[in-house]
Amino acid sequence: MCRTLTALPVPSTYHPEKPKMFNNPLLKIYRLLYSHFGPQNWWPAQSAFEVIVGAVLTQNTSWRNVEKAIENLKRKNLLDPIKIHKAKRRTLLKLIKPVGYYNIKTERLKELVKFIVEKYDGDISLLKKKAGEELRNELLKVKGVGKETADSILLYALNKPFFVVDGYTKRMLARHHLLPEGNYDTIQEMFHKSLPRDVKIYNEYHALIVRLGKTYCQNRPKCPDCPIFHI
DNA sequence: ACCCAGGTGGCCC
DNA sequence: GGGCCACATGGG
Repeated sequence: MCRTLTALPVPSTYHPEKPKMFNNPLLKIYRLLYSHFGPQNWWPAQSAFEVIVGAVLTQNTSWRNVEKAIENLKRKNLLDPIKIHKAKRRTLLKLIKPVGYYNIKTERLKELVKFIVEKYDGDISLLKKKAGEELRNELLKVKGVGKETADSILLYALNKPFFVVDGYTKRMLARHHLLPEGNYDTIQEMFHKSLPRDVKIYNEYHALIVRLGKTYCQNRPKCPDCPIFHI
């Protein structure tokens, strides 16, 4: 396990010899996970807008169920900001039913596409041009878009370097005594300070943490066969 | 029959 | 600011 520590997508602009990069457990964990699992190829979607829709639908919901809902929307040719904006709520509700919470998620989807259509003319490429911090604040004002959903959209739909913190992340950190006091922002900051500000790395790292959480340690605080047991 | 899933907002203190 | 709660389908 974890021998190929050099064959990693760490850009040349990154200087691990900097003093603050010594004793960097988050970087170490990333290398172990990447060595163990390899690239995860996230986010599974054919367009940026599909990522955005998926980010809302997957809230506290298994990805398997989200796939069904996305497939239903595609089948009705509705995977488009303008079309969802115009669509009737009961039409959307019926199609996204497999994800659960379909009443609130219909509302959340409507709110988000309303934001995209009214502020950005329904044009995702305009979203990509916006500065990350500014856009993050705008997204957080949309009802139903919390920090994790906002960061998922920024990172996986718009390729902006914002680390996504989720339940798996907190659990992993807690089990290795790395969970800081404080909220989402504190944890995200820790990742931002420990890693190069790089979309590719944030993309892989979050996906790897989810993979780890799904694969190992579901019911045990610690398991010796976990790829990051020794850190 | 439980428990969990790629969270969030509302309410209360 | 944190602690609870509802929201709901599908799979183990």
